[in-house]
Amino acid sequence: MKNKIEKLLLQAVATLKTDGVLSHGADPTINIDRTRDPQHGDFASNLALVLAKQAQLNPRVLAEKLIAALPVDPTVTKIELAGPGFINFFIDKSSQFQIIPQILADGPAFGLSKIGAGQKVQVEFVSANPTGPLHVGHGRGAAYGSVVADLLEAVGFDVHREYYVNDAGRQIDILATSIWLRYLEACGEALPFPSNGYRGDYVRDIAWQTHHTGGNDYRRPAEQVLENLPLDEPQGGDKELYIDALIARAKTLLGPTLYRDFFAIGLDAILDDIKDDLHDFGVDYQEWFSERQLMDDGSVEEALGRLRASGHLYERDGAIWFASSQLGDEKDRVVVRENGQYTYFASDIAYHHHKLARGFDLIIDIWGADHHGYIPRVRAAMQALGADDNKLKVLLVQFATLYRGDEKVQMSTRSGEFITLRQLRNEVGKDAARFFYVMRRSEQHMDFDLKLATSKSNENPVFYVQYAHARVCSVLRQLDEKNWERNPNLGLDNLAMLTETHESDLMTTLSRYTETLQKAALNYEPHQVIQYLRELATEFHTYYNAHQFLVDDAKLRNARLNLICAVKQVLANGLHLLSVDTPESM
RNA sequence: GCGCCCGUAGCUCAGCUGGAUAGAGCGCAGCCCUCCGGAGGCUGAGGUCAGAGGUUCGAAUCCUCUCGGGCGCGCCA
Repeated sequence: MKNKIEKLLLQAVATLKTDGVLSHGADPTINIDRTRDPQHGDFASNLALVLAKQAQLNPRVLAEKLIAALPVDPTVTKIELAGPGFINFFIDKSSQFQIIPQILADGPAFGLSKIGAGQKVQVEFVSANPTGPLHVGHGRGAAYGSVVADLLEAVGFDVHREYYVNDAGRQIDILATSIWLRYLEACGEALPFPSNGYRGDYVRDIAWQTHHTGGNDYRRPAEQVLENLPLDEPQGGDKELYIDALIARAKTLLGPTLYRDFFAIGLDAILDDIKDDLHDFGVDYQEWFSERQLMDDGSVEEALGRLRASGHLYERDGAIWFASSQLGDEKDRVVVRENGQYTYFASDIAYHHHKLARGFDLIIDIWGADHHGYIPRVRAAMQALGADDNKLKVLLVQFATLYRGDEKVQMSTRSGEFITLRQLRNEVGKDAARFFYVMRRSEQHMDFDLKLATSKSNENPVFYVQYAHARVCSVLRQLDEKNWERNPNLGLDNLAMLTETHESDLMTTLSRYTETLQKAALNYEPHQVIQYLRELATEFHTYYNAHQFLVDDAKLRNARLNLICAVKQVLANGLHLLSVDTPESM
């Protein structure tokens, strides 16, 4: 309908151009909004207000000319000039019924569109360091990222979901060494645990498991491990130097092969855990992309070579720097450290180089808000690689604060007292967790109330929406119990009987679904889908309360059943998009 | 100090590519069950859109400044 009105307006603009009222030139963007007030009709355009200045006419005068130039269309019953120059369109009431057969025919495919067809998009999200289980901070990125990806797919984009695995850095060495020390403990060696090591129980679990299945292959005497080490922090030393010395010791004592094996055991254990966790959270990827692979196959060297060739690298203080400040960054960044090792940023340049080489039309990175300072240097790198950095879209996700009722849930990564995503799922369930995470704009700091998320009451929006779905199912069961058979065709023939305000409101809302998905997808705003579903659920509950569906008149009954089945379908499609279940009873 | 995000009803938040009287849920005050699930619905009170300037026919929305809150400013990832 919107498209139709847009066409009509464009024709009117063309006419006015020929008449010399409007100057020739690019067509204006036609803005058509649904009205809030029914007195303003169904749709309104501010076109005359926008063009008034260019035409050097009073907006209302221009609007009159536009209206006069509008072609006649049978579905537009009335066009009005209103307010400062709005053009209001009134749509033929009977045309609104069409939405019902359309929904019933399209079923699960209703709402899908093709506006992104032919475009390849990569969405990279979560990408947490595989040094421990995911926590609730990652949960929001996971929920948000997966719905953004699903939304883009729903509107026709070819979507590639990816998790970047930071399996090459020093943190992973610290993890491997931490597991090794716990393993040595399990073997019966007595040694102190480094203050900078990973202390979580999962480290011990992996170590014990490794000892249990792998025996003593990796065992070395404590005296050898501890021989000539610098002091750890509690003893007045430096914890960084100490842990680095321990890593070096592990490599020496185990030798390259065994060290690599042990390293892989730890990494795989944690990665498998993350994969399971995300899968159970409704998040699946097309690709888990390894940072180490970039190191090993020369991609990092190649990417840096390009930067060097284009004159973006220089040496200072024994390190290699990328002159990112020339390209909008605050300062230059080190890519190769004094000790010859690549920085994380170096592999990230290679990673983005790789993304570009894969030919994506759009590259979406979803990061925690704490990484925002990183954006300019990545953009700088893309430019330096000769790419259009407009292809990169970085979406930031703010942190969520957990509450249990009024009580704030304390968390501290330092002491290891963080709530894991798995704990969250166990407490509130996948559905509520996803729904709550995505309910707010991603750039908004959010308060996540665990108590509310588990409550089975009208205050809980997840249950409220799911309940609307279950309620339709319940009505259909009632139909069965009354030994009535649903007759969709009879209903379709009598849609004109749906004359109640509640009914036409519902049909209007149903007809907004497709455009809601498009808007949500193109703006990367999944919360709009939730807003919509809550609205639809409310209107359904209101309708339910006001009118009886299972009436004796078979024509009216089937017309109403068609309407509520359409509601059920759209609720299901929306919830499915969010990877939230659609229970038939609760 | 510099940069990014945020500040809308008592609370949690929509609305932000400028548009017609600023919305929802919760909470609060009333009300509705011989009726398909009351896990629901209806009505009402409640706002200087943090503040001050500016741009505009029109600003919660755009620009500047101020005040508050969060985050970031490593040869860490």
